[in-house]
Amino acid sequence: MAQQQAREGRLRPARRLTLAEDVYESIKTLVMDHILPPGERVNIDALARELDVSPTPVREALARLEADGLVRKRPLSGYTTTPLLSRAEFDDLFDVRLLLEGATAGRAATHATAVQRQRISAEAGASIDVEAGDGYRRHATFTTLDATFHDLIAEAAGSPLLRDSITRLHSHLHLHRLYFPPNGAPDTTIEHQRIADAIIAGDSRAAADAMRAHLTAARERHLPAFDRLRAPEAPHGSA
Amino acid sequence: MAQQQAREGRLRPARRLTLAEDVYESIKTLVMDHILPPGERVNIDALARELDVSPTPVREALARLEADGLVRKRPLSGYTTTPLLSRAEFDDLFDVRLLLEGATAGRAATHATAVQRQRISAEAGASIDVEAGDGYRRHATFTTLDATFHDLIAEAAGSPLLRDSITRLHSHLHLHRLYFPPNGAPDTTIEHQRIADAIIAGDSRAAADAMRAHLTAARERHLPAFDRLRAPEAPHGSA
DNA sequence: CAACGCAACATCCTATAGGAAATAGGTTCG
DNA sequence: CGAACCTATTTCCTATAGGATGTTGCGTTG
Repeated sequence: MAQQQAREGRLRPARRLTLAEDVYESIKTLVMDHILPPGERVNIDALARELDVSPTPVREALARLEADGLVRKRPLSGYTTTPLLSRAEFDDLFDVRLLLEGATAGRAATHATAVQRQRISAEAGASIDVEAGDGYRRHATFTTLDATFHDLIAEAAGSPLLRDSITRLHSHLHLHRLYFPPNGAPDTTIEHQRIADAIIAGDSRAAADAMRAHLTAARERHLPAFDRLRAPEAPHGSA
Repeated sequence: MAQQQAREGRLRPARRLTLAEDVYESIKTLVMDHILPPGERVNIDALARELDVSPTPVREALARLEADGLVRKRPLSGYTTTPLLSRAEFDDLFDVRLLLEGATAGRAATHATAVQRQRISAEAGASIDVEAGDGYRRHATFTTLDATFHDLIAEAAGSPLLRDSITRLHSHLHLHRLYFPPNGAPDTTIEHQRIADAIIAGDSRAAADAMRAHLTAARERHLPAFDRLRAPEAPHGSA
């Protein structure tokens, strides 16, 4: 069976070492970008055919994704992508982010190394270039940039456990509606700059405050997304 | 192939609905109880034979366990159980617990329902009976009781995300050396009572303080475990 | 016309087989 | 005596086939 070599993976980038790992990344991207719509059923065999692999590694990747909270598994009914965040879940998410990332920013101000401070500052400045782009692509680049900035701070805090928790939270954030707040990019850039400045200065209190202010503002910016579409907040809503 | 019905699962309790789920719980228990020693290699086929299932569900369970942080996967070298917590990781764990569980206790004091307060109080009182027992069994019951108490509070806080994060943290705690601190049970019971009382009273500030005091004391109690065995803290330590 | 029951279908779940890579042990050379 | 190389074994990784179960559509009946 030498077909293994002949196959050319469609959407996976030059297989790392194990197939399951690549499949995991591929499916994760599909879910993050809503190519697999939230709440939709996920057909294992179809996915395997699409990715040109056998169902086994797909199943393995799905199991990891379930632990990440991106898909759910109903015992004898298969996998489904996690539905969109409800308003309550959205609020909960930002409450926890406020707690975790606030403390993280404070720690980063005191624990970060010189090179880490430099990278954080650079990333905060890079956010300006986001203006260019068109529609969806713009949204994607902005989201990635924002995630990178926050992860850089989480890394600088010097707590692997905190960083893991925050990363997990961020993947949940992608389950939010694809909504690009008007003037969100400039405001975000300014707020990022403030956070970066406080961390550079080594001011723990100021960094934590700046981060909390940023998250509160971001939460406010994203709130209108719930009014755009009258999406099913609850399975049997009455309003 | 009717052997599926004839098989009598060795250490799984009356299969739930999917085999992979049972296998997941079984392996999780094996790791938690150090029946699979930390840092050891995990042979998929051997595990499958031991549990009387095919390697496929074992692989799936292992993938979930990896996301939980209980096992690690080296690309072409198989799975290994996560090694024991180093001193730095232990400190990190309690730092994050202090942050998360402190806030959680405070929220529980204001958000908990009447029945939740009642259950928390009952669980705090039940801790007294731990005195009975012998060696390992005593350790296991105590650990379970403590985990239940903390989870009850996390549930009462009304934040699913916070609860998930804390649960994940607790599973990491089980990677600590199996060490039963002298007089740990009575002290723990008293501290649990204080936390429960504050939550019952609805005093958010007092609940958070009591929880932080409890965790600080627990951290102190477990510290001697690092001196007992001169375990490899770092791969190439110099001290 | 609606609700219930039945049957066919699709899908998931598990088991088995075979190819490829890494690890371990022995041997040989410097 | 030590280190490097080679070989054999073990183990992992992927693919495929078959049985069990949930779901869906249609027909029938009240």
